Order: sequence, then structure tokens, then C-alpha cells
Amino acid sequence: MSKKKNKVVTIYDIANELSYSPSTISRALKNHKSIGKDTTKQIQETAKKLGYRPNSLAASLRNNRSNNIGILIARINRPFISSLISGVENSARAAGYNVLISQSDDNYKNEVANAKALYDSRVCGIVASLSMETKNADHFKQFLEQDIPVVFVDRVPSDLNSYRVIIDNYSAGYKATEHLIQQGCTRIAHFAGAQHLNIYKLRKNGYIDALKAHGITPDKELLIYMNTMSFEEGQEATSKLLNMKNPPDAIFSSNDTAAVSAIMQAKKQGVKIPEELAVIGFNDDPIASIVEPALSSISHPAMKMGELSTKRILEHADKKIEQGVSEITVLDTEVIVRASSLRKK
Amino acid sequence: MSKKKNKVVTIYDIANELSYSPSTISRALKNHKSIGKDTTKQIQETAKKLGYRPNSLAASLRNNRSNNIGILIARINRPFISSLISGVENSARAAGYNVLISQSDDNYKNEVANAKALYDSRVCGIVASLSMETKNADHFKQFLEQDIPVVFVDRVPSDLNSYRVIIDNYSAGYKATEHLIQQGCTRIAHFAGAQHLNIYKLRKNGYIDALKAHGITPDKELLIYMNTMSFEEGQEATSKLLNMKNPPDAIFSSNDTAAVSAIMQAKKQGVKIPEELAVIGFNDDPIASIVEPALSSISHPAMKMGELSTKRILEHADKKIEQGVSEITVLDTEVIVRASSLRKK
DNA sequence: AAAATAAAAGCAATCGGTTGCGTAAAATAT
DNA sequence: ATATTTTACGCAACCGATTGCTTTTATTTT
Repeated sequence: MSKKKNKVVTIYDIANELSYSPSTISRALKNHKSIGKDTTKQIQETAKKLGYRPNSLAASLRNNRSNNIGILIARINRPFISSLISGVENSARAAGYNVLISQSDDNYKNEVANAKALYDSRVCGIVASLSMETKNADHFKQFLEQDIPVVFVDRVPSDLNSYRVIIDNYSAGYKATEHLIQQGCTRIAHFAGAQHLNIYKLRKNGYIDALKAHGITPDKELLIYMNTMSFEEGQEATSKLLNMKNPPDAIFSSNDTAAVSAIMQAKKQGVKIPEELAVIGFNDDPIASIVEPALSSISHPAMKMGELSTKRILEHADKKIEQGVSEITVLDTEVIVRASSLRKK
Repeated sequence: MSKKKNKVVTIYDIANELSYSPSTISRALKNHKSIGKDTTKQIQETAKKLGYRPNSLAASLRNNRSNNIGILIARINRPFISSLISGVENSARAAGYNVLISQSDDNYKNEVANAKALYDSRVCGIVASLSMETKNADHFKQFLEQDIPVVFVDRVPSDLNSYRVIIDNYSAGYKATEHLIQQGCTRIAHFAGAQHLNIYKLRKNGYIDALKAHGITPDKELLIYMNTMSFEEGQEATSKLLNMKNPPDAIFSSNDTAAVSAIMQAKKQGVKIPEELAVIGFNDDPIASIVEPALSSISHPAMKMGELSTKRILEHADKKIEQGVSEITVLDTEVIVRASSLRKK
């Protein structure tokens, strides 16, 4: 392996080689019409011959705008999020953009720091899903002030006007609950997430309204507020619920992790699913179809949400969208019925 | 929302404000010793007051080196990979670096294109795990020629000398097989992945050697070569195996997806696990602990591998590692024994 | 008090493309 | 043959931070 760095070829090298000016080289490489056809061809061939590779840093600096889209999420290694990122990356790359990722680990301070870092590297847009701890979205204002589009996905702030790509969490919560009711369940518990995040609040509201709409009075004891909705929290909550004198006959969990833990805990306690306890989760993670009985869930179009987020950013850059107008994209969810909530009638 | 972009503050603005030269500002902001203490303090305060934010593009251009680490993987939304990325991102960010991701979707052409894109954005290092299709790693030479460190993780090329962060796949395959043998299994099948990827080849070799070491002659019929090791492939292979006149009493799968599908297929056919068929997978994905019976597996320290990869890159930048020397980091794996392979004796 | 040394800050080039404006040459019009 | 338009390309500033070298000022030494 040679220790010598090969000289990097720039447009100046091509300019020297062909005795054209750098500006001509630059234009020819982008097929600018003001450069003659033959010249353009010759320059492009020489560029290839010399192994020229554009330095996007230089271009970005000059244009005061990089070709990087930033992603700011809580944690990468979660099924929904990694699919979301996948969607962003796919469509971004197809359009010639790179994707910068940053995870906050559900920590507010990290999120603020990451927002700064992304800003400093002059991303041309940002896709964000808030951390669990985030109650204030002021750290996104720096982007808006520079007219850098911010697209909030899934966990969106309630106090900042910007693009959003979301699902209708209220209606999804409503549908999930209604599904359980249709299966004959009447004492339906709900695992609710942190209420300052409106996705969880809305799911809960949908749950409550569905109950009411079907003449069921919500029982406070069946409404479990959780912190992180982890496997452990789900287990504990399930155990408590099942040990009540009047236990629930169904659980609607705001995520699949807690729902799966409920299934496993119920089985451990000898409670039959779905006969004695019907369960439905949220997200349709891979584990939903693996657990036994398979978990019913609400499906998120994660990839698509990522793709649409990228689209918003690119459109903003192309000025196809009026500045200052916040546009909200609401995607459909689907109730995926599996064995965990399917009672034979 | 204001349509006017706020003026971005540069070091020149600070220079004007305080009547210092830009170079002094630049140095003061980095606490350079040649700038007086009072001056430094004043400049830093003014920078804060004016809302100065460094433009890393400019710095990167000047230094001919960005603070971006590139990741090149097949697919983000897979448990092992998303944890790996998570590890890279965590340690990179802690050191003040950003992370650029790109996924090839297991397509060679995409991988080549992504490598180009990452090169063009002047990443200061790259973490790569090859696509399924990749048989040639020449597209990484461009980095090495510029002394940009490349760290291969997991799916590493056999024909390119560079940093590697890997597990001992041979010994892991050996251990997994030996575990099954110790459980009393004698007809052990193996789901092998594409053999041009040495992770799969090595796991297979470990499997074969473990069999031989225990006096078992490998049976070609029990060695199933797969393409992508998908759920479907696993199901089909399991079905075939179980329908043999002399079916296996165990399966060692090179990934968890196929292993889980084997469990589910076996259950569907009424084959008892682990009594009639013991199963062990590879990766220890989340589904491994959800499926029933829980899947034994080989655990990868995915996050740690990511962290170490970042470390290699940063060390390389700091010249702590001699250039041109390829360093290989081999991490331990662990046999995670769960119900799917635990036969009562 | 003069000379030597140290400390503090400025000058100007540089990184590699990009682009508004200007100009020479070629093509077309009068 | 002259005027006008078009085509093709060059000049030079610019994006914002960095840094080797120089200069100015302050401090210490003799």
C-alpha cells in the first residue's frame, strides 16, 4: 500500500490540461448551454481520463447549501425508525442527496446538540422525530429562520409550525379500540405513552372516544400511563391488570413492545389469548408476526413516511412549496388483525 | 413565519464588530494560545451574543477533510445493522463527527455508486459492510489511495487489505454446532448463506469441522445453501428437510430470520422443538427471544462493533495507527442458549 | 537605556467550485 | 460591407474559515 496520497484532480488541473479557464470547465461539467458542444465533450472526456471527482464541499460552500439531508431521531435501532430512515435514504440518494443521521437516545439535551451539529454542517433540510423528553421545539427555529425546511415525522411538536408527515393517531386509536369492541371485549385496558407527546395523547383520546361511542364508560383503572413503554413496563402493567378483581378482557397498547410483553406475561399467568385477553399493539413491528399468538397491530407506512419527508424537503428547495406555509401530510393506517385479538364468534 | 432569511453571522461580522482581524477571531474561537486571554474571552462572548455558528463546510474545504464518517451498508432496517449504525453514530458524535449513511439494498451497483457519493462528499473515513452481491471491492480503493480509512465490518471483502472489525465466524459456527452436538443431536442441518461472503463460508466451515471433530460425517443433504436467507427460504428448506426419510434432529442457521421460520414451519408440521428438532440461529435478533420456543442464537456485539469501527477511523486520523498497516479487530461471540435448543437430559 | 525576547494580532494566500458580467469571434441580418 | 445578434469562453470575486509568516507591541534581560 502506498503511503503517498495521489494528487486529487480539480477543475484547475483540467483547465491546465486543456488550456481552458476553470469557469469553462465548471460549466462544461454541468452541461451548461453556454459552452460549445465539442468543448463540453472534450472536457468531460478529459475529466474522466484524469479521474476528476467533484468536491462537493467546495460547491456547497459556494452555494451556501449542502446536498445533505439531516435526520434527527431518538434511536436508530427500532424497527419503525430504521424503516423510516431507510425511506429517507432511498429517496434522498435517488435525488443525489446524502443523509446525515443523529440520534438523541430519547434525551432532550442530545437532541438540542444534534440539531446544532446538523445546522452547522449546513444541511439543506431536516427530518425529525422528537425524543421522549422533548417538550419544547425551539431548537428547530434556527432552521426555519434560515428557510431550511424541517419535516416532523411521527413524534411531532405541538407548538411549532412546520411540515409534518404523520398518521392520524386519533383515528388509529379509535379503530384499534373499536376492533376490540367488535370482538366482544368490554373491559378494554390501554397502555398509554408519555402524554406530552401528542401521538400518545391522540391514541388515548381515540381509545376513550371509541369506548364512549359504544356505550362503554372508560375506567380509570384500565388506563395505564407508561414512561417508555418498554418490555418491562408492559410486563409489570399486565401483571397488575390481570391480578385485579375485575381484570380487563382486552389491552390496546400504544406500541408493540409492551403489547408483546403483555401477551407473554398473560401466557405465563395462564391467561388465554385472545379468549380471555385480546391484545392489539401499534406499529406492526416484526415481532408482532413472530409472537404467539401473533399480535394484531396498527401498521405505519414507515418507509413511505420517510420517502414523503424527503419529497417535502426537495420540493421546498425547488420552491415548489410556498415558503412559510406549513403542510401536513396524513397517511393511512391499517388495523392488522392477527390471532391475538381474533375471537371466534 | 418570516420569509426573510436572517443574515448568517460569520467570523467577519465578529471581526467588524470588534475591529479585530478575521484570523484573530478564528484563533480566539479555538482558544489558540497566541491570542490574549481577554481578547479571547471578549471574542467568544461577542460570538455568542451575535449568534455565531461555525460553517463546517468552509472549515472542511480549507482543511480538505470533513468531519463526516460515511457508512455503507446493505440495509438499514435490520436489527444487526441498525445497532451497528447506532454504535457508530454514538461514538462519532461524541467525538464531534457526523455520520452519513447509505444503503445499497444488497445491490452491487448501488454500493459502487454510494461509495462514489461518499467519496465526493469527502468523508474522513468509512465503515462498510458489503452487499450480498459484492464480489469485488475495488470501489474502496479510491479511499485508500487518499489515505481515507476504510473499516470493514461483518461482511468483509477477502481481497482488500484494510481495517476490519469482525467476529470469529469460524469459531462461532463451530461453537453453535458443538452446542447442538452436546444436546445429543447427531443429524445437524445447516442453513448456509451465499458462499462468496466469507462470514457465511466460515460459519459453514466451523459447522463442518465441529461435526468431524465429534466423529460425525457431514451429510451433503443437510447442508442447505441459501441465497438471501429470508423467511420464505427458511420455511421452504425446513419443509424439505422435515419431509426427508431421514430428517435432521437439529438445524444451525446462519441467521435468525431463517431459524425463526424453521421453528414456525416445524411447529406447523407438528414437529416438536427442541425434542425432535433443536434449532440455533445467528445474530440474536430481537425476534429470537420472542418466538416460541425462544431461539438459541449467537450474539454479535453489534453496537460495540460500531463503536470500535469509529475508533479505528478516529485513531487513523490522529495518526495513532501506522498508515498502510491493516489492523483486524476480532470480537467475541457468545452462544445464547434458549429453549429452542435446550434438550432435557 | 538599549537590546533581546516574548506575546498579541494582522496580512494575505488557500481550499475548489460557482457565477455575474464582460468580451472576442462567429453567424446572421440589413 | 457594415451593423446586429448569437455563441463561446474568460476574468475575477465569492463562499467562510484556516494558517504560515510578518509586524507591532509589551515584557524582560543586560
